[in-house]
Amino acid sequence: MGAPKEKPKQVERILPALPNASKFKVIKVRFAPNPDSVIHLGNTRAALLSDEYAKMYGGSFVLRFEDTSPSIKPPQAEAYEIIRQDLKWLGVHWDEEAIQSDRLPIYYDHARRLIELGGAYICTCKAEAFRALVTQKKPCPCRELPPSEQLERWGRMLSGKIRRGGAVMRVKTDLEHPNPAIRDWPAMRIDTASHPRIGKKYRVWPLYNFASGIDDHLMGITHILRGKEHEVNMHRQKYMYRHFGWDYPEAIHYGRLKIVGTVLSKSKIRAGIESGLYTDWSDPRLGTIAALRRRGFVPETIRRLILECGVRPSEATISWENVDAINRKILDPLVKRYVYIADPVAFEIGGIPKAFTAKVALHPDHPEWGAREFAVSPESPIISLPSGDMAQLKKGSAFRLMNLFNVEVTRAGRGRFVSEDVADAKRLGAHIIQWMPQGLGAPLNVVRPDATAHQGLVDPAALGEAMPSSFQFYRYGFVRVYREGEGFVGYFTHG
RNA sequence: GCUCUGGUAGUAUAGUCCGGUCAAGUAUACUGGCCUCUCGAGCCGCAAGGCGGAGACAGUCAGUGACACGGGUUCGAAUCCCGUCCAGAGCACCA
Repeated sequence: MGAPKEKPKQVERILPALPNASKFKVIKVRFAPNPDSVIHLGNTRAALLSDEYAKMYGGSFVLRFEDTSPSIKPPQAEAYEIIRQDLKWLGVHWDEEAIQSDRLPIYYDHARRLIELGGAYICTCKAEAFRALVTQKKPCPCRELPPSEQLERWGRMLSGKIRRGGAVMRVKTDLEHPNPAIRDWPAMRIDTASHPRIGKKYRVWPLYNFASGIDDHLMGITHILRGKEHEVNMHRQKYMYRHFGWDYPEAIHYGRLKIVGTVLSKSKIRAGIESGLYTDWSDPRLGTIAALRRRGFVPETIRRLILECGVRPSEATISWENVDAINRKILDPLVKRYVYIADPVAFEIGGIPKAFTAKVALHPDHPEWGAREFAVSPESPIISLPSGDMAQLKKGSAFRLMNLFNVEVTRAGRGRFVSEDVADAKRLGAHIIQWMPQGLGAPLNVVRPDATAHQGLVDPAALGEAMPSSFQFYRYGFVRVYREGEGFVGYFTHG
């Protein structure tokens, strides 16, 4: 039968149950990127895991842009929409969206309340002076001032009477806490830089722990999934929650994700783009979603990969081998196969006894997709071969032209017909090489994962497909082809 | 240096909370068998078809390969305890 064999259903990886899930009527998760650049494989983890859990529990998903630092890691105006598009492409569904730079009044309101509760104070100490005190578990003089004085200082921060760097709001914690990084952490500071969305409307901005902590409570987040670099932030925020009398959400901190030989650092990516090392965010050497998409990885591959890594707190170093294997399995049955000759060289065959036609199937498992026919005859004996294969072939050695006949090399660029039987090729230990009649191929450059490119010739029928499209080029690998201006360009996905 | 986490095959992950069913499961990688498909000398057959040779992707079956080290508790430890080593995260008026 032509019907595909009954494949065993891909066993869906089951994520471990969320802690204390039954405590909540509805599970609510969030993904909170900083729109200072696009998202990459590492960032995707929080998004995909949260999405998966939301679906698993019939819960709700909040997308929250955390853009409260106008001067350090400044938000990029275009990043918001690119992130939305990347998430959509990944199949992440969100029910609510929020942008923190729209919520400053909410943070101001909670800052004032926290001061009134005696849970926070305005500190005018120099950063170094404060650090010196706090490492000795000593309070700074500002800490003991009464709330009325604190509110007065807060007002001066907002009105501009205190200059940038002159004061900061701190949340009171246990000064005896063994980890000095947790003691009386900063929650609000003055930042007068212009914000790409709202300009200079505000001069006082919340720090991460304040904005994120307030929002998680206000939005009713039940479970937070984030990297373990946020582990101490949880401990910091818990002090604030205690002041307000709130319960802290369940938090899961997973380890960092690395991928061998690929840059997954936003700051390095940005620096590389600015210096011209990388062309843009979708440079094939990068681990951004944009780059993976351009190279021809499918969203399902990314999701399976992230799910496979789960939520372990230890660092994981993924190898491309595994990523490629997942993607190959998905792509192989779906994409057409064509002949592509990388770095072609001409080769003339003598002694061809008659006209031959080689049939090359578009997919061996789908004969109904059809086949391509290539002709070689005594009258047109010149073909194109990949130079990489040609270089291996010395005078006197034999090889087989895929689906055609066997050839012996007589001298560089020339050979002669030997036989038609594939068994001969085997007996001679001859490689089977893909080829194309000279003059048939259309030029197609394929950008490799290291950003170098192969110049080559592709079966023009491939370029007649709807673009962009993924193919498997015989003996070359999977390539995603795009229309670019008047021509086409390919990106190598994997072998 | 200080504060936290962790260490299961080359890589990733399950098992660790509640010790035995874990001489450790899964995926990937590698090796071998089978097989679809493709190309196909020859053989059998009136024919349909069958046998047979070769090889790539996928499929399938089998094999290779790991509980960081040392001690302790226990009838029994990957799982509990202690120590050592190693790795990661944090120690910003970043997120």
